[in-house]
Amino acid sequence: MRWEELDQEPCSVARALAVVGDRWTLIILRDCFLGVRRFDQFESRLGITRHVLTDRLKKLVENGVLAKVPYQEKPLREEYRLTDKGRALHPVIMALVHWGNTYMADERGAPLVHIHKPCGHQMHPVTVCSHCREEVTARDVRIEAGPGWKTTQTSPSDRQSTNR
Amino acid sequence: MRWEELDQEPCSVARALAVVGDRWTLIILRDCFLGVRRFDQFESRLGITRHVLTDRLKKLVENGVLAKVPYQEKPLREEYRLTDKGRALHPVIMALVHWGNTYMADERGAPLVHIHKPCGHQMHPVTVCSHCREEVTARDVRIEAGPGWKTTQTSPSDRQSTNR
DNA sequence: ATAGATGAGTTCCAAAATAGAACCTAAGAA
DNA sequence: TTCTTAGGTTCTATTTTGGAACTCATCTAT
Repeated sequence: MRWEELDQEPCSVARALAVVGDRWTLIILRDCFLGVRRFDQFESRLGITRHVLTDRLKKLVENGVLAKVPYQEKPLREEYRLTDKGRALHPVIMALVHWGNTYMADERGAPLVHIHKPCGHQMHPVTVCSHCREEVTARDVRIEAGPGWKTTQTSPSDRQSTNR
Repeated sequence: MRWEELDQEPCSVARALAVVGDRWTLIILRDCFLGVRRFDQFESRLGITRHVLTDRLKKLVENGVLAKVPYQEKPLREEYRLTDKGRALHPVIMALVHWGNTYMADERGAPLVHIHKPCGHQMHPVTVCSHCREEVTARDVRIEAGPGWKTTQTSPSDRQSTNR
């Protein structure tokens, strides 16, 4: 399968990854959440080549994750800002930061910490059920085919009981 | 910067992505959470080439995300199972599924839905603060340098106010 | 007026990664 | 004896990256 065909897949992970799933895109988005907006800031912070950065930013704009907003004219200069769709990726980034902090930190501890402004405390993200508000673990969740699952292929519940 | 140097970065996202951030790895992990364990199952479900699948599985094992467990001898056959470290990526996958369901679904609706077994309801993941248990949005969170941040570079709070 | 500097790219080539197919090996089945 | 299965490895052709240099319009300093 070619990467570009991935967004045809009837799986939300595949579709999401078709947009954000390559080597650089999530790091670019991390920087967006840190307030970075301009081409040369991304370039100098990331150590990414200009060619690839151009391409990734363009794709993020095409997919509505970032928007190009002019911040001056003569000459026209534009910066990249998160859209609502882009900001909705924040839980993904937070979850990655937390996982990295937990499992990939060196002896000095976490390089980045999250502060929850409303309560003022250092925090890490906790995932809870939207219905009962109980904390969710991998074993508590069953994945089922939803309305958008193609009927021409095996449903996920046709397979073994999910996880473990 | 080469991809392999990324795990040296003092950023948990970068370190996390050094392990799970390439085109195929998160899709492999999605299948792990669906109960897939064997080489040929991954291959036929994913449309990935065997060469790349071998490489990704090996890296996931090296990084302690998956473990090779023999399920028969003569001939030796091994399957790949999530470790605790791997299962800890579940919030990342759930967040990606939810984002994909919300923003990338077609007119028929979500291809995958989550059921929270303890309460029995369809759910989506909600991220709350580990301290006050209030729901967290991107604007509620400030990112600060933690103990593991290298002092030789600019701290994230030296920059503009985070997000927005 | 001329010579940089800035911001945001584009172009070019070499190196690395990927897709697709064929081949390998050990054991068991027909 | 040949076929099938599980889990790879090897090969070549195509894509994607990395790295460096070039472009272009506008400011700024000399």
